[in-house]
Amino acid sequence: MIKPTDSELEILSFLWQHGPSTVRQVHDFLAKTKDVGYTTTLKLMQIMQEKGLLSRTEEARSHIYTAQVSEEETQQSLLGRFVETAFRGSAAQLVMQALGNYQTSAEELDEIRQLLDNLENNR
Amino acid sequence: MIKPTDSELEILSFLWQHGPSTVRQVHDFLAKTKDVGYTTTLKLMQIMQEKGLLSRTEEARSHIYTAQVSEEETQQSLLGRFVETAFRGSAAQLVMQALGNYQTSAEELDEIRQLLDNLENNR
DNA sequence: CTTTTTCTACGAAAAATTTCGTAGAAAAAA
DNA sequence: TTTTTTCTACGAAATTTTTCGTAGAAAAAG
Repeated sequence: MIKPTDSELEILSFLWQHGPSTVRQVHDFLAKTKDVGYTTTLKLMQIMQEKGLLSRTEEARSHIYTAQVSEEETQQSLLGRFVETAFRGSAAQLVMQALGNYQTSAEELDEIRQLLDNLENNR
Repeated sequence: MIKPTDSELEILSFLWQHGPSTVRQVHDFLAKTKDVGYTTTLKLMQIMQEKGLLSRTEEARSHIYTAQVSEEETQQSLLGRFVETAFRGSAAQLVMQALGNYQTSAEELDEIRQLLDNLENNR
């Protein structure tokens, strides 16, 4: 699977969250936290389309772009690399750090606990 | 904190694991899985030194390089970005995926469970 | 209808990252 | 001692990623 660059990931992230969108919508969002020109976002999305990361409908004048890679698939792929390079392949180490340094709700903790139980049973 | 590039991270990873090393040592390791020239590794390490990611002793002819950023500090910083961009800020989501898709030993699972208990108590 | 705004396409510059060749010094091998 | 190997330094090419300006068409506003 192609590894999206950081900029591409920002765009994908928006599309996963908001569904198919125009360049304008994506750009307005990015521009809130980033000083970047409209045509830059446009170009990026065009390139992503060429790469197959996005598809688009050209029916309206404002094309509508849709993510062509799923969020989970991408997360999985990135996570794999990340665990390898940054955590020497130890997913457990990553999990510990993530839990230790982020605010996690009681519900989420329960959910994780349940997952642990399942893993232990299916061993 | 400066974000190391992927190549830089590979080098840091080696140094964290093996401690201060020469370019040769690093390169021999990288060359096992990657087709890259010696001077490329050398140059990368020189640049990393300029950036402050590595320091070096020039006493011997073969300089000895040492990581100047700690593994944990770097992991933490990378993890933060990663959670934001790839997991919409949800560390719990990341944890679930990591646990679900990696082989984790019973000991590790216990350790994680213990961490969960601590988190729940200090709420 | 005319002007202004909003789009896409596209090329190319700028910036960042990675790669390598060459030169020269030092060390090791022959 | 001569030859070969092993280093560093360094510049520059190659690649990848990001950025933007300009042109022209379509739509919206005046």
